[in-house]
Amino acid sequence: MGCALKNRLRVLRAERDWSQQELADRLSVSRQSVNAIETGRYDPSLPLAFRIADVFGLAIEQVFEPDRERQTG
Amino acid sequence: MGCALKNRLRVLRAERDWSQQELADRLSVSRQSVNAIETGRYDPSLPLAFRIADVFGLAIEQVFEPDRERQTG
DNA sequence: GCCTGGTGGAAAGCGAACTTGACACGGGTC
DNA sequence: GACCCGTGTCAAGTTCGCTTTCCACCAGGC
Repeated sequence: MGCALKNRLRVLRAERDWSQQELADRLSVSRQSVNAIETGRYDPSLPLAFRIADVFGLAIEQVFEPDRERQTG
Repeated sequence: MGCALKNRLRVLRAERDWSQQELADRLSVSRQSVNAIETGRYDPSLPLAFRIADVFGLAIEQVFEPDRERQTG
């Protein structure tokens, strides 16, 4: 697994009562991508991270945060 | 070209008088990666974007910004 | 003129991000 | 039981991030 970041996607999505499909549509990505990011299979690209922060009306740092448990340095 | 974001890497690096190699070393990536990002060949990954913001002591939004010229929205 | 060192740039390969398509599970409606 | 919705996961394919490798430019020593 290659995820270096933790994210609050699932919580933020639940707060707005959006399905994965609804969020995916707002982000212009596939539902599988949203699912994969939520379940920690990979981190989004930076452009997608900007879109994610945008649809939630937050800063990127408020959605994603470095997971120091995983950073080997 | 697929860059959806503009970045201020070159300016920020110049302000600190760092070479591409110096910055690459601080980021734990190759010098070519720094060069490619600076010259707009691609956007960094989100984890790398966090590191970049960190070494400059800035928020991601202060280093990268959506390039609305390219976003067909 | 020639070699060396330090900077910036570009092509090829590998793995990760993202896509479409399919299948499985649980809950609600009929 | 059959159908729809939301979710989780796998397979296969394409594009992009990053590394490795190689090239060009400029300055200094001999």
